[in-house]
Amino acid sequence: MPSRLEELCVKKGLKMTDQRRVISRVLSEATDHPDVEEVHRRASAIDPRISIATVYRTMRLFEEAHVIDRLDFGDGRARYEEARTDHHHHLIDVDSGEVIEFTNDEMERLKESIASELGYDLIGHRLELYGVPRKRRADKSES
Amino acid sequence: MPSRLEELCVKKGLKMTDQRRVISRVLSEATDHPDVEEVHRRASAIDPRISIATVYRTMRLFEEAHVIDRLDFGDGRARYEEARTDHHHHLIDVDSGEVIEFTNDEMERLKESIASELGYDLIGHRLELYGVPRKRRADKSES
DNA sequence: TTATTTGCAAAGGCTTTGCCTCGGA
DNA sequence: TCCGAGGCAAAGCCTTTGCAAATAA
Repeated sequence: MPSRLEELCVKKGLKMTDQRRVISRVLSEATDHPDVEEVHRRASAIDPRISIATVYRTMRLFEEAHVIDRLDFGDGRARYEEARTDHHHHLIDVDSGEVIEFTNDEMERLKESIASELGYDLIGHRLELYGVPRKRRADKSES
Repeated sequence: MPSRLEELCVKKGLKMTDQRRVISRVLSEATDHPDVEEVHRRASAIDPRISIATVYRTMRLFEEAHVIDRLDFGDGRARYEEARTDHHHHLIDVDSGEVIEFTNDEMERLKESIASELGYDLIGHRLELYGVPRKRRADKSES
């Protein structure tokens, strides 16, 4: 059965090849934020007839069709996730690399308000928080 | 006379060479957020005996000494500014490329609060807004 | 069929690095 | 003097692209 992303692509009029179907599926099934190499790895496991160049081309295609979002966690390579309607952000656990998603209405309101005060209409934004798990007890003893 | 950045570097115990002095000066005098190539261009104008490799090495050195901050506006290359004590963010005018700096106490509070709710201590964050100048009048006629 | 897409390998953009010479303290 | 810094060019990493063969509609 077609993945959610594949159906979206078809709806957008994208020509669907075997490769694009596999990549759609990989992205639909992902619960993390894979980079291109990781998408290629997962796609290859399903169908080895897929080159990294095609993955790059497909990610760009999907991004331009707004069916996926490109993320940048500051490590020099692009990460991806299925496009979503909610405005959400990411908190990166710098110890484990884990990415926690969150939404925050006040944040949405605030950034609109900031842009507005500066005389701008907002067309995009990026917010990432980098943190470490909070210690249970207040121990300032640890360096 | 030494630039503000040069004095800071000395205070941090960095060995100051002619190249580093020139780069310090360029960064201290900058009111924008130059990338490495631009820093190299400006430095070369002062003293041509400066290679791009040295600029890269120096930017990294300065960054690690926390006398400059590295910025990422999502265009695939690093931008820099003198380190500052205030937490400020950037609004990028996507029409002109102009970068507007802003500070916002509510934002500072909010991100701490979000991290805290998720069980994290914040050690860093990034926020950039991308916008276009707001039209004076509400005209929805323009595409 | 026929315009697209893919694979492969080469190239591109930004950044780092090896190596040897130069230079600051 | 002596260890670190700089210059140059090569290499590295992620990404894009030219071209010929394969393929979707």
